[in-house]
Amino acid sequence: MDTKRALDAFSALSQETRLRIVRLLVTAGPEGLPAGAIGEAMDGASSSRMSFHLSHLEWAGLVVSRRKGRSIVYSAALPELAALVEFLMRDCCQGHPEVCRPAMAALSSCCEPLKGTARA
Amino acid sequence: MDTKRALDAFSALSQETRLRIVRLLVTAGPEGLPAGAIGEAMDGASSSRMSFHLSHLEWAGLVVSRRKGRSIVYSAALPELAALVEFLMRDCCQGHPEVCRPAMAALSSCCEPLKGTARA
DNA sequence: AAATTATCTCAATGATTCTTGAAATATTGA
DNA sequence: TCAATATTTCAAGAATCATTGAGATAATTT
Repeated sequence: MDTKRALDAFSALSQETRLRIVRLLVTAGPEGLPAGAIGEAMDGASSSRMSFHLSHLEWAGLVVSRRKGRSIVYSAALPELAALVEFLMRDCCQGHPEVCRPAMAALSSCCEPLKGTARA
Repeated sequence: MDTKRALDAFSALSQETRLRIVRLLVTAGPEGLPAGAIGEAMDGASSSRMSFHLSHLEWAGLVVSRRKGRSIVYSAALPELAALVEFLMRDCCQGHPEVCRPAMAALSSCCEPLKGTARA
């Protein structure tokens, strides 16, 4: 992750429809959702609007797409999101690990612990 | 964290100078840095430009400021950054915890493990 | 092959945002 | 109080971005 890619990612996430799409796909998991279903979830946004935002998200690397029949199925690019988090929070403590621990606790509540018994 | 606050935060992070400021302050730790020092680190950006971006970041909740003598010292708002990460990644797995584990590993390399022996 | 479904592309419009430079405010030291 | 330092405020101009609607492309069904 370099600064330019991070800027593209944050810019993509700074628009309401796109942020909602990413969060929808994050919860949808690896199976993803077809563009039409995503559009319906966005209060019935027009197809050109959805295409614009989905293309923008894919260009920014935050989602990936594959064709399935006549639909195009989108899913979240979790490794890219993880890299973005890491870019933003790298070296966040500088001798004060307690101050950035809440961010880690947040992810612990989402993911399983990496190993052993770690828990928020 | 609600959608509007998250949008304000991502929008603030989607500008190069502001992203660099946040990352500088994240690594600087709780002591923070005076506005002038931050400006020098930004290739000597003009004071009005620094003020614009620092105000924007503070309005977005990503940094906090305090006056110290004639300087104003800024520092990263780690709990807000943590809340942003959590908002973005909430419910990221839906039965597939392995796909979002990289994000957690990223934070583990920054923070100390929450408890015990968890490690990336 | 024609009709249908699903999505994308393009151009124009309106809205938002960043930078610059000048002037104002706040704090400190002589 | 006067001068110097540190930062903020304001207005104007340039650049970027989102939405809309019409039309194009792609895959499927009859």
